[in-house]
Amino acid sequence: MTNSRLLREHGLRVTGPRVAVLEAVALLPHSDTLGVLTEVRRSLPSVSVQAVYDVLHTLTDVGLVRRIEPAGHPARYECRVGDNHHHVVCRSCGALDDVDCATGAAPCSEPVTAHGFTIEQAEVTYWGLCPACQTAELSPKQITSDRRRPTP
Amino acid sequence: MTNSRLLREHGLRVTGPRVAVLEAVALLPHSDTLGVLTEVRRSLPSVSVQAVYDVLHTLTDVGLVRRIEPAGHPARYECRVGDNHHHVVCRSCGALDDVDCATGAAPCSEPVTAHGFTIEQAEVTYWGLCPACQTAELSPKQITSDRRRPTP
DNA sequence: CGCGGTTACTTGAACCATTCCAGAAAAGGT
DNA sequence: ACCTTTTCTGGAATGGTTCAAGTAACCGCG
Repeated sequence: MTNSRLLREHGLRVTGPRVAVLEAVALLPHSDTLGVLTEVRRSLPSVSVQAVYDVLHTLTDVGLVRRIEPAGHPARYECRVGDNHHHVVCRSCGALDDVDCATGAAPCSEPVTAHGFTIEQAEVTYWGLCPACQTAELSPKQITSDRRRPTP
Repeated sequence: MTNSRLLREHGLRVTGPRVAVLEAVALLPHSDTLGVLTEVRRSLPSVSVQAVYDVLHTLTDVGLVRRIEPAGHPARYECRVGDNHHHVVCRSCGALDDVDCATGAAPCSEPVTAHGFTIEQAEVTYWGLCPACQTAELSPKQITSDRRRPTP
């Protein structure tokens, strides 16, 4: 298994939960902790919630997975690391997808100093509407998973 | 008071807590809800926590204040709205400051579509170290408010 | 091939920012 | 000044995440 090698190369012990979490994040990109937990339990039914939290934290620390924390939503994880890509978040349903930097290779992550801060990385989050919620906004009759009040 | 006019112009009733919250956010930019609450109670000691949450929510909805939600930190508020500026967050202490877009006027908010999403706005967050934490990292002896374990 | 030390996982509980709820108070148009 | 609507208060609950203590597992070493 190549995931075992990945773990070892990053100085981590190879354990069942870690391998399973890596597989789950690869299989379901942009899923949250509960989603990872559910997927992990298909192969390891006895893993605890905290194990998944801990593993995801560890994998994030060593750079094997990347944590995405959109405002107002629980944290999500992806295994596409190393490249400088960003994310679109649907402001209605929270759906998330990858976006390559619009203005070229990596202008957004250009190191700039401001107010004495040393800047290590730039994170760009686009907010908008996913295809499904666009059609839902056009026909506001059927309100499915909308948390705003209907127009009177 | 010009804040009363601001509220009315945005279709909101003028109330003590609302005016006080507006003043507090103007006085202490980038402060979190508890900070706003503390400042508000200097003039209105009886305001409830929920009133401040509700007022900040309302003011954010009408665009009088802007909510900033850095990953891993409670929400913060500022009254600098309408211009397209971004933020630096210290990854060590969470200090926050304004940053004008590095690559020009508004290239980061250029409308782009990706995966069928309609993009309404772009949010750029720079992560780095504030001046205080830079010196703290250089002399790791004195660990003050660091949540990471000290090197063994 | 098995021992030992270190590291990870389990269980259970606590945390904190935020939200929900119902009732009391206040704002402002008529 | 009244009355309706909106907002504020007080108390409780929520949900994602983290803390703490004990048990189990990994893996280098002999």
